[in-house]
Amino acid sequence: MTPVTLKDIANTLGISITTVSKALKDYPDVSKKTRKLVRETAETLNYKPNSFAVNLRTKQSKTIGLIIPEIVHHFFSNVIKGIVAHAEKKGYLVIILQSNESFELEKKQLDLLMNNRVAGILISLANETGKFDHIEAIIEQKTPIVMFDKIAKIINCSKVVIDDRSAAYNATKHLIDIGCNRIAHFRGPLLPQNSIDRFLGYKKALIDNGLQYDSSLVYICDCGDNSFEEGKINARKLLEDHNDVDGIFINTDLVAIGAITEFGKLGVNIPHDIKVIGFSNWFMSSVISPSLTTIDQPGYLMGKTAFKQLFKEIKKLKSNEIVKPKTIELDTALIIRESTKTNNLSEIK
Amino acid sequence: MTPVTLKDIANTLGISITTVSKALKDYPDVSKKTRKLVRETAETLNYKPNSFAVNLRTKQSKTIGLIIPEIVHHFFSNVIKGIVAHAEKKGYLVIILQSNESFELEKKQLDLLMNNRVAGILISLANETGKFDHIEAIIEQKTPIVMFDKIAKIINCSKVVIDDRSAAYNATKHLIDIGCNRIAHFRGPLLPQNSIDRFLGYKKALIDNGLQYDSSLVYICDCGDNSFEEGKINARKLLEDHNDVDGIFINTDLVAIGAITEFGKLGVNIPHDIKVIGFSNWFMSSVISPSLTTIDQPGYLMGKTAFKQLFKEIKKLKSNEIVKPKTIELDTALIIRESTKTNNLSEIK
DNA sequence: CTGAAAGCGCTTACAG
DNA sequence: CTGAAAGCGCTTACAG
Repeated sequence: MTPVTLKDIANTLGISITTVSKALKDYPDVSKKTRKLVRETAETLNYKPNSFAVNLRTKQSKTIGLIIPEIVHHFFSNVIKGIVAHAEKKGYLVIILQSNESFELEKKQLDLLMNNRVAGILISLANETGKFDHIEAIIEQKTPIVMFDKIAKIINCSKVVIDDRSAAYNATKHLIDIGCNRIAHFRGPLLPQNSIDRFLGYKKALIDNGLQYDSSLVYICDCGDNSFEEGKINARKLLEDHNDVDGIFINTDLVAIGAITEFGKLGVNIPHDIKVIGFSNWFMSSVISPSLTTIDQPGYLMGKTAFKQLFKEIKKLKSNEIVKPKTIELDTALIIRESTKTNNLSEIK
Repeated sequence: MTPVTLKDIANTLGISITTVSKALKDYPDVSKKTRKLVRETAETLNYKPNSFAVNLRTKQSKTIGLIIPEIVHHFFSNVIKGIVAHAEKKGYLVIILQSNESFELEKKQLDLLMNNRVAGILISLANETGKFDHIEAIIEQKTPIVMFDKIAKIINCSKVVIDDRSAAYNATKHLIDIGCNRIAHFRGPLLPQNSIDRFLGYKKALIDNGLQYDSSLVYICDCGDNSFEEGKINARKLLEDHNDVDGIFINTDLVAIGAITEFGKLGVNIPHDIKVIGFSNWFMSSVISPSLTTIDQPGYLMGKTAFKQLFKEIKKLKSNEIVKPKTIELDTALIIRESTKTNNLSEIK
């Protein structure tokens, strides 16, 4: 009934616990015969090492922590999937916490993970996070941490990102190429680096291509739970404020889908009246009508890459090697769909 | 640099480790003065109990395991969110594993969780799972386990479900009520209880309402990674096999969305030619065109309820109370949208 | 090649 | 009210 321990194996074989332990770990200083015997007995008795004892003794566990702003989210759930799958391959388990875009929760959760002495941490920052002392504290305590997607530039740790600025540039450039010359932007919140970068990419594309940057064409979204609603609200506002807009670059697909839905209700024809491009390539974007042109962001790959980097750092830490933070940039792709289609070839520059 | 231990607090105060431990746990046999002193010192030194030691000593951890068929999934990701949020409130962490609908993986992962001595397990079975020895084994080892959504009837543990049969009955009945009398069904795989129940509900609704059950109108979907594609494929097959179908009840929204997409391509007008109803109420279903009538399935609530039940069982186990398995049924709701709209009032029975 | 011993950091029954 | 001691189940430096 009670779990089998090393002692049980030692007793049934009449040898010492030490030898049993060594035999199971294939120490070379145990005779082949003993090793075999121990293995077999362990098998028969269905021995499973007590991870609590192993962790206490070795001062490390094979568990990592993951803090993510939102689980019900096409991009982030793909990241989670990538992390969990690759962690499992390396024998690591993943504890998942959701910050709900809250700075306070994020801090608490980081504490929770540290108190549970995870081997490493993967994090995508909350929208609210503008101070980074809590992250610095992790680094000082020598726990490996890798940031992905929503990162803080000034923190000296490994990061897995896309080039948000140039992706946004390309998105905006696409609108310009198909003839838009009054392009609005629904941007993300003020703090996250990726919404800043996407905004800057948008702005640069306008300027580089001889269009005027007009700050009144930039609308802010929180991109929290109500992204879809925000898309609708901003779409309505935009129509009230500006009747000359012919293109919009939107910070994230869910907001874009809200906007397209609202435009549909208001009788605005997408793409004829206004061309819309989103960001992230949610599955949904390919099945709505009109389907949404967007920037594909590799969620699964980002999760996989972030875990692999963390794994390397955990191993290096164990062997006392120096860890040099690394920033890995993944590729994005422009996915052209109906929301930016143009039938009028003369419209194209 | 190294973490603060009870010993460190004891040393700085010149008292015993025993007293420190007791003081921190508010044992009544420690003087108020000592208790206060210890608390303050712990605070100052930033003491965090070593969870490995606590776990080893108390033989239990505050971590539970969750095995889910698919993370990138509107319904399941809502379940995860509900579980994680409520676990955190009770001080529990959640290890998440994804079975990918594979029986072998599910078995391995259950082992992994048991070897990590989680306090309890939440599981939704893989489509492939038809034998349940691995679940029985958990129950024999007295680890609390709660199944949700995809459950096994014959296993004697707590379950959180919806009434799939009557929900499917209602869905089919809705099609009948609006005038369909040749109704197809895209069912889920053969093994999962919920796809069996949904099929049975469909069949019963037909028979109860004087329609003939025709097995050639039932198409099977795997409902794995390619659900959307399966919807497309089966939609095409259906049109080839039967040109008289006027309604379809589809096992899950993603498949239904695939079908609607394909029908659109093939020039079949939904809802005019064929009325379609899905199951689960994915967010996507409300934004596609035509929007999809479906059965709302409360994912977040299911996660919350499953965790709460597990939590109760963990507590009971600790205090040696008897745990009586309980099946909790959550409500569903019919959400009527465009895919079953009828303009012709005379069509309604 | 084998094993006695120390120790990881806690908790708790027991003695005083 | 306080504390010495045992022990949870491992790992590993060390002795033989």
